[in-house]
Amino acid sequence: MGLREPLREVAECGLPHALEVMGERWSFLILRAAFNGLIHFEEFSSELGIARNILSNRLAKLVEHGVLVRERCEGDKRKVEYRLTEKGVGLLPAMLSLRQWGEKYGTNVNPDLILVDARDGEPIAPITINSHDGRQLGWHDLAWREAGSQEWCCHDTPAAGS
Amino acid sequence: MGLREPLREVAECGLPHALEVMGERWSFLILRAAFNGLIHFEEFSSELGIARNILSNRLAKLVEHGVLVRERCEGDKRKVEYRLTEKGVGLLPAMLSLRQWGEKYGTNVNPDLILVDARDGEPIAPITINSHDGRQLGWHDLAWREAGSQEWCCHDTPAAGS
DNA sequence: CGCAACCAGTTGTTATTTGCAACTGTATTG
DNA sequence: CAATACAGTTGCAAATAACAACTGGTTGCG
Repeated sequence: MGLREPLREVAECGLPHALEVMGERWSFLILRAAFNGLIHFEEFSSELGIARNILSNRLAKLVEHGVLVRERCEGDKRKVEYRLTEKGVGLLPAMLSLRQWGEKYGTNVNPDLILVDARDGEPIAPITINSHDGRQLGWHDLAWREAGSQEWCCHDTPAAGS
Repeated sequence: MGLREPLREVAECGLPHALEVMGERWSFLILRAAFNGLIHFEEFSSELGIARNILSNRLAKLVEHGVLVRERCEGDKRKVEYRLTEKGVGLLPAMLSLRQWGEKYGTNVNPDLILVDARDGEPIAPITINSHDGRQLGWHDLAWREAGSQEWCCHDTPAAGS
């Protein structure tokens, strides 16, 4: 099996952090709502049908982790605005990839709305893994390399690097 | 705000299905482990440190949803093998995108292992959203189009299509 | 063969999360 | 100034997760 990624020890990859922020129920649906332009508590509440205390908790957590910013609404100080930060917007590829996966493999998912390029109205491409020079990569084209090293090792075959 | 995606009514996008399959705690970490070549119950158990009943439950659910297949191990019939299906492998872009996000924005995430192209040992590119003809797209380059229609509408500006 | 260890779970119990409904405190509208 | 809207909070019931111990088939070994 060659070099295998240590899974819970040191050398933590980014996935645990991502899941700490986004791994709870509703987090991704709140994010989707935010990408669709919702900004107020009552909007999230009525569109998502989530319990108010949970919504409150999730919004606070997303703010705490820097995915959303919370600010009082100018012009109506009852309202609060939750807006995506740059960090939040950075989740768009992950969310769309999940969504494309759900549309491809889910049963009875036939979207009435298609996400398109605003410039020409053509559907966006499936999200893929690519090499530094643009070749499309699959699972078995990937390998691990230690941070300082020049050697690498195939994902699940004995050796490839040195 | 123009055309807005209905969020919980009809026209469900693929995200709810994806979250139904992968949205529970541990599901993504189990998937990561599977991508790293783990196949046996005891391997998942010891590498992830997850409670055995939860692991049992999650594996069953992932099998039920077609992400993994469960088969008895030839040669040692005590063991069971959980292997990724094509549907499971289809989650790799989403998982890597989440992971890249975690590595970019997470504090104290400095991976010792870098995911590289097995062919040349170069790190893979960041996962991006692309148009059908390969241009890289951001949030504000996206729009919604109704399934049958030729019209489209900018994501959060009044109009663009007709 | 017989016994100990191994593997993949299950069962029972306790802690943590979630969901629901009602309530609170400002701000705004009429 | 009263009624309503907004963004929460509080208290409680239900569901989910974590922990530990146990079960029931293999399998390796003497």
